[in-house]
Amino acid sequence: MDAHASFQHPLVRKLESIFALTPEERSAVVALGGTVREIGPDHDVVVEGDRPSECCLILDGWCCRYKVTSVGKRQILSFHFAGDIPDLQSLHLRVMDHSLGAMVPSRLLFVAHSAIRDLIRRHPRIGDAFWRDTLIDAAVFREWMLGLGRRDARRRMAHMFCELFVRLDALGMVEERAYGLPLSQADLGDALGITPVHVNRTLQELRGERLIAVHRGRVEVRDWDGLVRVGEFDDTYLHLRKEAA
Amino acid sequence: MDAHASFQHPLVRKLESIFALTPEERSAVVALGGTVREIGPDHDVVVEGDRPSECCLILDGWCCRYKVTSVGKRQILSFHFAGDIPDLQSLHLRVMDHSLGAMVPSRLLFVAHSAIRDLIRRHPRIGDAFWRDTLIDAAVFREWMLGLGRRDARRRMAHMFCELFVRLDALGMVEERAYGLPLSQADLGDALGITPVHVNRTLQELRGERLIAVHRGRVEVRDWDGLVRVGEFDDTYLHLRKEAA
DNA sequence: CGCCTATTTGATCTGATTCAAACAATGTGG
DNA sequence: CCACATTGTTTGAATCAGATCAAATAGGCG
Repeated sequence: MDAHASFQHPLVRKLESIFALTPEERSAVVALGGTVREIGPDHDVVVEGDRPSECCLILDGWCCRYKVTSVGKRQILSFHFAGDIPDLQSLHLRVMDHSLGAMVPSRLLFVAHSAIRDLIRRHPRIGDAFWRDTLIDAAVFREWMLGLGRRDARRRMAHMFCELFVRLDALGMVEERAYGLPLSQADLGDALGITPVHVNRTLQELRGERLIAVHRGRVEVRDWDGLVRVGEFDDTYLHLRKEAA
Repeated sequence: MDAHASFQHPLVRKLESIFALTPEERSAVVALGGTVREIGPDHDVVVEGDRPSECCLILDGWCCRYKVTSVGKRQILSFHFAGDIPDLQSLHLRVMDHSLGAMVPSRLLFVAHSAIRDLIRRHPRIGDAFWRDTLIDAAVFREWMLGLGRRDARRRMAHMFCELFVRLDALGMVEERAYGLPLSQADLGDALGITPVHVNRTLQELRGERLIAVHRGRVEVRDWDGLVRVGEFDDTYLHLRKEAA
C-alpha cells in the first residue's frame, strides 16, 4: 500500500526519466515552492521579449513554444506536458526569444529563478539533470530541423505522431494505442511548417494507409511499425535512457 | 603594450562574449589541457552514434553539425568557428544524435570530459557559462526552425548571411564588410534545406538586388539594412549581451 | 592539356500554397 | 428546442516555389 508511488511529483517523474536521483535529491525537488496558476486555452504564458524572473513547471495540460515571422507566420517549436519546464532556459537567457502558450487549460507551477538556483547550489547534480533536460530539448529541435528541411509533409507528420506517442506513453497518457491530440489542423500545420489545408490532405493520406485513425481529438496508432517506417522514426534523439553523472 | 590582449585564448574570448568571467576563472579556462588535432576538410570529427569521452574546442577553422535522413539527405544544423565547443552537449548526452564535420582544415583541441567536469566543479560559474552556451545553441536552432518552416528560400538565405556576418564579425573575421564562406552551393543548400540548383538561383536573386556580392568564396554585404529587412534578421536570439550569474 | 568538381542555365514536373466555397460541429441566446 | 453565429474540417481548382533531370560552362590543379 505505497500510496506515494502513484502520487508522484511530476517534476520528479520527469527528471527520473532522464537522470538517476538520490532520495535526498528527490525530496529537495518536491520541496520546490511556487504559485500555481491556471492558463489557457490559447493563452500565452510568456511571450517573446519578456524577461521572466521565474520558470514554470507544467502540472497538467498541453503547452507549446513558438516563434512568429514578421509577417505573422507561426512556427511551433515543441510541445510540452506535465513535468516539463518549457522555459527553463530563462534561467540563463534573460530575454525570451520565443513564446510559450497553452493549447488547453493548463495548471502551471511558477517557481522563482532564485529558488531554482538555490536548489542547484545545494544539489549540484540536480543542476546537471536540468542541464541535461535543456540539452535534450535542443536534441529534439535538431530532429525537427531535419524534418522541416529534408522530409516531406507525410514523413514529417508520421514522425511527429511517433514522437508524441513515445513521449505521452512515458507519461501514461496513451491508452489502447491512442492519445488525445488537442490541436486544430491549423496548429498541426504550424508545428509541421505546412498549411492547414495540406495538413488535412496529409492526414487523409496517413489514414488511407491505415497507419493512424483519428476520432474526436484522439490519435489511434493502427500500425506502429508502418508509422515508424514512414516517419523514419528512431527515438535515440529523445535520450530517454536515464543517466547518472 | 598589453601583448596578451591580442593573444587571447579562443575559449576565453568566446565565453567572455556571453558571460562575465573573473580573472581566476579566466586562467582556469586557459589551463584546460587536451590534445590538438588537425581535421578535414570534409572529414568528420564525431559521427551520429558515437559515445565520445571528450569534447572538442575549435582553435581554428569552420565546422558544422548535421544530421542525415535515412534516404541520405543531409541537413546542416549549425556552423561553428574558433572558440566554439560544438559537441559540448556530449558532456551530458552520452550518445551523439548528430555528426560534426569540418568544412576546411581545422585545428581542434580535444578536452576530456573529466577535465571539463573538474573545471566546473572547481568553478561552478564556468559551468553556468557552459550551460548558457548550450542554451544559446538551442536558441539558434529555434531561429533556424522558424526559417526552415516559415520563410522562403530568399529570406532564409538572407537571414543566414546576416547571422554569419554578426558571428564572424564578433571574431574579427569580417573585413571590408566581407567574410570568407568556405562552402559549396551544395553545402549551402544542406544548411538552408533547398537543392543546390535552387541555391544558385537564390544567390543570383540576392546579387541582383544588390544585397550581397560573392567573389572567390567571399561574401560581401553590400546593403546591410536591405539584407536585414529581407532576412527579417534580429540578433536577439544570439543572446550576445554578456551576463553574469 | 586534360581531369575533376563546382557553378550555371534551361525545361519540365510536383508538392504544397492559395483562394474559395461547402460542410460539419459546437455553442449561444431567444 | 430551434435559429444562427462561429469555428474547424473538407473538397476543388488554379497557381507557384522549389525540385528534378539534363546538359553546358567554368574553374582549379596535377
